[in-house]
Amino acid sequence: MRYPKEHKSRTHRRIVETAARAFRANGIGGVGVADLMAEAGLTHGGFYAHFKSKDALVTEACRQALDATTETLDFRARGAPPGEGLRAVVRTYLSRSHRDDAARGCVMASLAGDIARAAPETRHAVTEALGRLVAVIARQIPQEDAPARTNRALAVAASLVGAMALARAVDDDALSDTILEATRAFVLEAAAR
Amino acid sequence: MRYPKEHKSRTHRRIVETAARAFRANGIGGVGVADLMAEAGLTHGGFYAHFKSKDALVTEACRQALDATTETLDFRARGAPPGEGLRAVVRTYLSRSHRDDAARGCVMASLAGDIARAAPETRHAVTEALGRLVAVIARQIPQEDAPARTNRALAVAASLVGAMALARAVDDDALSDTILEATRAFVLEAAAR
DNA sequence: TGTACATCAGTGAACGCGCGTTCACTGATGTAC
DNA sequence: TGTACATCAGTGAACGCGCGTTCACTGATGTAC
Repeated sequence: MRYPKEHKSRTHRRIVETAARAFRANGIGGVGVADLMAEAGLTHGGFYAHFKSKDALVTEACRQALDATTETLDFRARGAPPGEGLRAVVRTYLSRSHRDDAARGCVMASLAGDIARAAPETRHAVTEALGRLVAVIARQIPQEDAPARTNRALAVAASLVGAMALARAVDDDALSDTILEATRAFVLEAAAR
Repeated sequence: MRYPKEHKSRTHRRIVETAARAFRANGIGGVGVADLMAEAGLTHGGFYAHFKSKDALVTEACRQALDATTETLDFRARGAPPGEGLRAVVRTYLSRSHRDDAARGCVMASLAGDIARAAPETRHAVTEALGRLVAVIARQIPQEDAPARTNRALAVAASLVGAMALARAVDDDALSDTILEATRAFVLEAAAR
């Protein structure tokens, strides 16, 4: 069956989006190509018409998912009152809804370990995407010179990612909430100097 | 072949230690029971004389590995000059040698994602072990009341774990170093108030 | 305008492989007599 | 003291299963004539 012009690229995008969600929810190793294609409404054989390998999909899915997080944070920061950008970013990131919806959340919080062990291309794409995320955070930090802002933004990003990873790992809901709250306070207090 | 009294428990410990290293280096899904037993100098069939399942080993390995990290940090804090305990903990945790030796490092930094998706027993054991780690950090924080110290310690733990996870995920050595350095400065500055 | 054909996104069976787990077995040694 | 036997940590073949990947095929539609 032949399809309209844009059909294939739409299918490609749909597979990437399905994968990005599944990987974040179940880990990269926890998602098979066949599962994925079925969830996208296709059969597994067609996969290799779209991607060279599962690794290639992982690279694309991680980049697009992390960039989506960056976009969301940037949007929230832009919508905040002047001087409140960092607060908006931190509250958005360290929210209960983010914790409870890993499938649509930050790739680093759910997959940092997998990425450290992933293919070089994946690590490279993720490193670049992380740079864009950090740049958005840096823009919210009140400080004179850019290098110092970037350093602080890196530390803030690390704190956010770590808090979310811990909040999801623990099996105690109250503790999980406390991790989010305590890190919100810590980061905002620290970044305000 | 029958063995001396303590033989079985020694073998058990050896499997747990081998597993703890392998899981941290390659992820839980990246390590097979057969690989593991071979590395411990045994054949895979004997595994189930020691553990009910792979999950049971994962639980034991994560607990013992995280407790070993806690012990190391406690040791470093105790060896530091008065008032320098937190600095010692942060420097030890956010060191290049910790980053470059995930196999012997903090379980949360390498496996937080895997643990969030692990069996309830594993998450429970890890939550308890994390509590012990946080207690050691809390002891280094100068502040009047215990709840506030614990909150700060949770945020510090989150920052440490996140920084290590990011430093290992990125494929740029200079950036990786910067993440560690920036987070060291951020956490110490923040915790000093 | 009508017909034959090339295209190519998607299908589904098959591949080799490694996984976690089970189980009948081995054989050196501690113990009972 | 010497012998027969029970013990049980460890062995290795086998199980069913799902993985990533390959490939010959399908068939609706755009295009050439």
